[in-house]
Amino acid sequence: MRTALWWMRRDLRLTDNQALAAALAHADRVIPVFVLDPTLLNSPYVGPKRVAFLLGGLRRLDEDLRARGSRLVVRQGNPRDELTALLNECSAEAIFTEEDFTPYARQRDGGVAESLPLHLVGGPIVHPPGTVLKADGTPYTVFTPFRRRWKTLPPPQVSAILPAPDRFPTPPEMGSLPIPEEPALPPAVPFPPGEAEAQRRLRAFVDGDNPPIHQYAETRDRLDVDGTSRLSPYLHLGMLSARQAVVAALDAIAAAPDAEARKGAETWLNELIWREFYVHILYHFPYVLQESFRANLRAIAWENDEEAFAAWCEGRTGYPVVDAGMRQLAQTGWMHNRARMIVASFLVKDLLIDWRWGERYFMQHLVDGDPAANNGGWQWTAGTGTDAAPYFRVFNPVLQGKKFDPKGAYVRHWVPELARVPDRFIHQPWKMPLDVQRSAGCIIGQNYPAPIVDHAWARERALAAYAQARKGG
DNA sequence: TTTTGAGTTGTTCGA
DNA sequence: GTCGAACAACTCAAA
Repeated sequence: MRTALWWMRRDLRLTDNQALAAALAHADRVIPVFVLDPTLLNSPYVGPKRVAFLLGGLRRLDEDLRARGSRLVVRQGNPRDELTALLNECSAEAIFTEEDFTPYARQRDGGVAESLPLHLVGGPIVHPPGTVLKADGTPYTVFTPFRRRWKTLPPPQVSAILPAPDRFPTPPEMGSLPIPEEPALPPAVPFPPGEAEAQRRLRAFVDGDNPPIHQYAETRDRLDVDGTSRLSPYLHLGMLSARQAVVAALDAIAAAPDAEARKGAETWLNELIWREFYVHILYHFPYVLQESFRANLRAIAWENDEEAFAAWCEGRTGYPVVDAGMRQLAQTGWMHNRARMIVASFLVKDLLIDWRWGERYFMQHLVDGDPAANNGGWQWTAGTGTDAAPYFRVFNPVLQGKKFDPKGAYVRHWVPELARVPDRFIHQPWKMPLDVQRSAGCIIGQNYPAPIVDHAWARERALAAYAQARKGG
């Protein structure tokens, strides 16, 4: 009898799991394994919301496995040691796992592969690093040509999507730690873990007569509209395969009834390709986790004011759309992408705080927190990254609010002390005359803070600081 | 090697 | 209110 370990990390699903399929093809007995890795779980870049999502995902997966005559084997510790022990316990001859391209994952897997029969199969993106390269064999650092090249590669086919196996041949015999209890969470976290929920969300987003993906090009930017798929946490932990998401996007493009629908589906596919782009960037330029991608912007004279940072974290900057975004993040573990750009621009440009502070805070709170995508997004906003925002692009939080939350519904929801502020003041409540403040039940400086910085002044300060850094660098 | 066109997501100013 | 131009200079990708 041949035995194989199926080692999961960021692929908590049975559907379209290439590592699982390879293990089942190889062996008569497949042991599903998850190793709780203290290095990851205790990292300052991980917080309780994402941990809870992970543990809940393990619980769902264990249920799904038990329904198929197997179960999850959980261990805790250094993966190499735990896998070595497991391999001996069940005399397995191979370990199948999905590849992961972060610097830590590569180092970890390299160490495992030195002494154990590790097989890397499939991965968290459709086209892995090394397969999307310029003619001279070097990686792209600009998105648009990357995307063009990406699209010339053979697209995944519906027929390639692997169904979840019906049965596991033989259950594991060895012991397992219990799955730890999830940390307590704010009641508003809207992400039930598990692949069933991921599949439901994908279908709700792309199926039916007039699915959200058809309007995505327009609605994705609206803070006050549920226009996005909200699939990012599921993609991050592989409760949904990237391949299945891309197939769904390509299907939606092919079947689009009109130009708007096609544009919506194209736009969503683009977002998936962005996700792949940043995985490639982190793979080829791992130093971006520590440093600016661009060497000429490493010398910005950050203010790094601790109090201003705390105000930003807690959503009390006095700029409603910024505070709404930060409170949405703290309460739900997710933030609308438009809001992510607005709050990031505010931290980096208005407060002149090092983008790495914001990057870390996001990682601590985001259920979808992904090192590659999060770092890419922050470096883009800071203007320090590949294909970054031009230096002069400083978001104006008032204009962004008016444009993407015209009636202030998003702000009112997340910043309830502003609920009764009239529409025309909702994004600049400090301009309310005192009698309007009284009738709105919102006295500025008392019920809601005055702006902690003047935007016009801060914009000039940021432009000057960037110009200085470029000159010095 | 040289040249050329282009580069996610914006704001401000002046007409 | 709307519109177009300016905002630097640079780097990248490909012909």
